[in-house]
Amino acid sequence: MLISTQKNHVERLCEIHHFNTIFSKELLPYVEIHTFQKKESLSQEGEPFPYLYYMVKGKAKVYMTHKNGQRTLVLFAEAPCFLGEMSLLEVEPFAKGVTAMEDITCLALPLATCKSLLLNDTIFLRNLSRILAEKARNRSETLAKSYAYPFENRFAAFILISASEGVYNEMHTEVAEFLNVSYRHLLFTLQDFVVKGVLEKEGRNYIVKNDAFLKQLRDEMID
Amino acid sequence: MLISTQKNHVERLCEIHHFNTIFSKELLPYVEIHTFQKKESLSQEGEPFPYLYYMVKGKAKVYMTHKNGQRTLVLFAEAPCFLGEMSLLEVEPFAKGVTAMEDITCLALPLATCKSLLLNDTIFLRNLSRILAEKARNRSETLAKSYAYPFENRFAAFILISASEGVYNEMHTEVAEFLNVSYRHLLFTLQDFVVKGVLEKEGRNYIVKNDAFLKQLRDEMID
DNA sequence: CATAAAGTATGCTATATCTCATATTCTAAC
DNA sequence: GTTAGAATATGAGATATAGCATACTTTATG
Repeated sequence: MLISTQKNHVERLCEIHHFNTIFSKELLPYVEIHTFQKKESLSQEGEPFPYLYYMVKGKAKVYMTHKNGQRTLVLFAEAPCFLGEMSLLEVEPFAKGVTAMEDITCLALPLATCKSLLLNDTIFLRNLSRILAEKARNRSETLAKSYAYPFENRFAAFILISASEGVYNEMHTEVAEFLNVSYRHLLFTLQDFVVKGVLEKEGRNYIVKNDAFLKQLRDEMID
Repeated sequence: MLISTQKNHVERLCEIHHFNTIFSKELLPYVEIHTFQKKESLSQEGEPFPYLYYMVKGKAKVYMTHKNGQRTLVLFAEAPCFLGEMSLLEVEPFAKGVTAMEDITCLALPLATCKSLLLNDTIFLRNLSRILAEKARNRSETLAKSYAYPFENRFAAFILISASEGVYNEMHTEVAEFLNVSYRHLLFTLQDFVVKGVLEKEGRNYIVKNDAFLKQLRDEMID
């Protein structure tokens, strides 16, 4: 993890990503730039999260751990998006675990100095509301729709989103839980992809050989 | 539909439902009380919706119509909740169709006079954000979890929420679509409930005979 | 290093759910 | 009122997915 507060750097990035349409100007002086490398952790689970992040580049996995100690993949966060809104709004006191899937760049606002500014910034709050409203709408709609299709389709979509540089190597147990399918059936479908030449197994990894095939399965669902 | 702007009435209701924790005081003078009877329409689909409603009592069904003219049940709205946030935030320009399932009472803020007050009211925006955040979180979580259970469970939950005074009489075609299950399978499960004596068919209606049974099926899912 | 726990892998059976076919009401439009 | 289009109803066969058993690997832990 790398923090930059260089005025130059900060201002350029804020410009590019239209900071002023998302936050009021008063917040600009507090912005830091946090960058993370692939596989790095953005937050430790269970600990309070002292920033509001606006992720402008990259992709991350968000995890949650249950009472029994089991860890579950909760969602994929893709730029541009917020991270840490939940604890800012005090919907969830503790952070979920977040891991970078690719190199990530965030505009970071330290809550220590910005919390009350944020909670009184109508530009920000309007944006947040709009984003959350869209999320709530999309999320359940897409999820519901996707369940009308066989697992093959959902899995194809998942492989596309989680593979990086043509290589899929998620843990089967975790994915099965995330996609609400039995481990057995996931393996079965995976095998089927291999037989069809869509994926190729190489040690622990699966190489995507027929991208188009997966995309077609995904797009069938989306409308 | 009945509109009241009697100061008495408005103030009493606002007091009871903690208006001041949800909106700033400046909005108080604009509040109207709108009441609807069971089966009445709160909004015509496709038309702009000129109010923000805060529903303090009752339950409603929200519908959407697709390009092809098919109408779909989208969600159940239960007090306390907002109606019309989407068009306020301009996420969706036109209203969905909303039908009262029971008698409904709403605090209504006319957008003509209140729109910009609302969009600059940090108390309101904070609340809206929090509610939407919780919705986004819950919705997908519950939905996902529920799909891990057989249809019987989801259906039981649906019957409980949609029945009024112990009578279930939704259209099977519509429900099948809403619950993402085939019409055939829905009928099959319904029949099964009848055979088990949980429901009793009476003309077009189904009388709930064994509430506890349905509740148990529902609660199995919820955790 | 040894052992336990977790992940991977595969086969078989059971079941939830879908698809299609077909008949019978109901409802709305002319 | 007649007729077309929905909605209801039921049956039989197909398939997607779950469940269980079992074996082998990898990873963590003492």
